[in-house]
Amino acid sequence: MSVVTRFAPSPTGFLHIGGARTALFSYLYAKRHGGKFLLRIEDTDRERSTQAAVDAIFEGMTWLGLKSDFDEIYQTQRFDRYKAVVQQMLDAGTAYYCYASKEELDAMRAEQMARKEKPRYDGRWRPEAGKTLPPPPTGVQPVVRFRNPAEGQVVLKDLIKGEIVFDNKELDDLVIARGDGVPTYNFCVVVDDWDMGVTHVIRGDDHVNNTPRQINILKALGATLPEYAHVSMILGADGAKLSKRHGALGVMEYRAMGFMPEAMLNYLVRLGWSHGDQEMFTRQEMIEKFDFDHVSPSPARFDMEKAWWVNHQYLKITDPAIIAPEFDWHLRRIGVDPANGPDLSPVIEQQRERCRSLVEMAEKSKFLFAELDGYSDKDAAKHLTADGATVFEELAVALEALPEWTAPALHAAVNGFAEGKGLALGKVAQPIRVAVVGMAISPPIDQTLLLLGRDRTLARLKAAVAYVRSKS
RNA sequence: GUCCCCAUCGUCUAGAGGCCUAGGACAUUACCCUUUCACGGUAAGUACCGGGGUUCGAAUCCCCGUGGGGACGCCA
Repeated sequence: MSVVTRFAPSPTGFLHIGGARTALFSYLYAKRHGGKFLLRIEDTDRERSTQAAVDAIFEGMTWLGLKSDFDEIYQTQRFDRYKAVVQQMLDAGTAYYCYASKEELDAMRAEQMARKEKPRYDGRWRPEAGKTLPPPPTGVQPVVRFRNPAEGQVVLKDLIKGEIVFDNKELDDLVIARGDGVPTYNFCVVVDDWDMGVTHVIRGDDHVNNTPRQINILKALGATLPEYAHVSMILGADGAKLSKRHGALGVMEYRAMGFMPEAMLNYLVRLGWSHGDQEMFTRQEMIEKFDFDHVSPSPARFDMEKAWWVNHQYLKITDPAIIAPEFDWHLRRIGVDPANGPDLSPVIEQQRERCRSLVEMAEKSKFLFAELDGYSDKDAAKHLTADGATVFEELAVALEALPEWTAPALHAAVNGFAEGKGLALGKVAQPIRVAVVGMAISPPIDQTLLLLGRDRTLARLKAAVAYVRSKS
């Protein structure tokens, strides 16, 4: 039997980091076993579901490269099927109508809580042998409830958490279809997973308590049970649940912050899963090595510092050609036209060791694509001095005479110039850097000038001279 | 309240009874390298929640406690 996994978000918000990790695990497990991964939109709650959220989820999944092997699936398009199954269960006696009103049920729960009991449906409309049900009230649209077994246990062999035993006594008869006929989540999930041949249900561990109910419904339908793997949640840096209030961000916001999608995946896969001491994984390695035996059952905190470190590693080891499109996106985002400067790959090559994020890289590379918008005050005060101006003027002459604009030639020119003046290289390189970059941070000076190009370099040296003169 | 889950450095984790005087990574602190910022290198400190068992031997198994989290909807 070939493996089928699924990621089934409800479209009530963006794709957050916890969801992304669950999706990743599902994806990896399917790929690891040569199976298929599907994305299903659980939109039965029409009040809260929005098209914008659906779009945001697809956007996030696409950016991360977690591609579904099937067409888009929406639960709202499967109502006929759910209704048919409800009817089937009604006919088989594994489900029944319940006419209790919401108010009635609220009162019942309040009483149970007051008695320090677990609030649960008391089965007042549940048919039993020898029990007489009250006559159905008129004008009430009944809900349909699943007739959960009253005795026995459900044993869940979770791939991550191990064996978990539930007493059927703890479970009540859950609503599978609302008064208006719309089926509920716990029911749709079961029917969908069954219909779609899902073999491994991988989801957040806030669903563990739903699992025994779903297993019972599956059994009532005569379906084969899937395997389950409940992934722990991701906590914020302070150990509190990641909520919208508390720093929960959509994956696209991580893109905006300057993360590479592969780095994001790498960080997320290591949050809860390990393969010995290995920290960095290519997508292929994740697929080859992922397993549930090494997924931790305990929750993990999201550590931004480490995420940045992983991103930095990625920027350093990944083929610049792969980074370039994402870098291009960031340059445009800060209003820089990437066409107005050198090729992106050599820029990446030179900048990546000093940039943890693509935002940083874009900011630090801006000087190569656009005119300087002034100098850093601090750096200018230190390096754009009268002495500096002399250096710029003389060096400009030397550079202008250079037969070729190459790294070795520039290196020799700058070094030779410093030596001829009897100056330490730093005394020359730093002022030049500030003159052409606008600040005292850039790749090695020869590389910086090479990337910047002859015309811009000479123009900026002259501009720096003018700047110094205008100040004195 | 009831049920369920979880528990190794500040953080992510290795660890499936002896290999553990507990390893790696992030972060931190020193030092080295260095034309800036960085990269890199070296070193240092910091952890098995507590208590009982089981065992020749426990971070690893069992029980209790404590702490954290989740679930108890005609939400998903």
